[in-house]
Amino acid sequence: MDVITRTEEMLLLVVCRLQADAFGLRIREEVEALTGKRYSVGGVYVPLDRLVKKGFLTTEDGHPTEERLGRPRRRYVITAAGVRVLREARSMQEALWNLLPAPLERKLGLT
Amino acid sequence: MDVITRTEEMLLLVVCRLQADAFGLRIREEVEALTGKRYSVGGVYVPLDRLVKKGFLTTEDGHPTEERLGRPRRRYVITAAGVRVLREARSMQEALWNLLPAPLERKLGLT
DNA sequence: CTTATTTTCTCTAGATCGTAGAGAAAGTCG
DNA sequence: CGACTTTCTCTACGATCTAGAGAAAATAAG
Repeated sequence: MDVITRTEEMLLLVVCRLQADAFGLRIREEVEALTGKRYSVGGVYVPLDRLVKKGFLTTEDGHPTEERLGRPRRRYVITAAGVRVLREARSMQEALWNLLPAPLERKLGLT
Repeated sequence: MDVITRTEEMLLLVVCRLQADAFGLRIREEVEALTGKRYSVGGVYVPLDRLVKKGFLTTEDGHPTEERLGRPRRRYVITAAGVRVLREARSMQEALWNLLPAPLERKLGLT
């Protein structure tokens, strides 16, 4: 049972959401919008490529037929293992928060 | 907006739950039960003490009147800042998963 | 064809966080 | 006091995150 980090979970989910648009710099925009935090270029590619190495993402080179300026894009696509680990992360998260009995949760002003 | 890591979130929640029993080795038991993973002694104390340094936890020395063998226990207690950051972590988590439109979520077999 | 321009990605060094366990510390018991 | 028990301190190493300079790969211009 190998739970991923928060960053990894976020990147996997953003890749799922963006689908055909899931390439590095677009992913960065999404992540910045989501967190309200600035991310450097490496701040996205380094963890993304780690996810590839771990088998949770794969890549496809963009078609040069796109009639677009600049270097071709590299799309990230989630794998079956990636989906599996996302499910695990989510159920882990739920188990975590279910630790707290409801009265305590209210007392702390969580919920 | 300074989001904590998964380990930090887990430790804060376990401390909340254990209340008067929230000392190092007991926390370790709880974390092992929760994750099904083995944790070394340092594997709990290092992140716990980091949380203290960040102001999300404080400590209280255990009473020696406890009539118990061995070195006194050090209790961890969550601070107001700790509760705040837990709330942030949770709402961040929800925002993350709300990225996925429901049809896509079903298609991937998440939920 | 060669050079400029645009867009995206690669690389790697430093900071932060997680993992691991040996041994010190602080009590009680004999 | 010395042995025993329980809990904590310390620190080194590996993994992950952060940051940005510059390379790469395409099209556009001369």
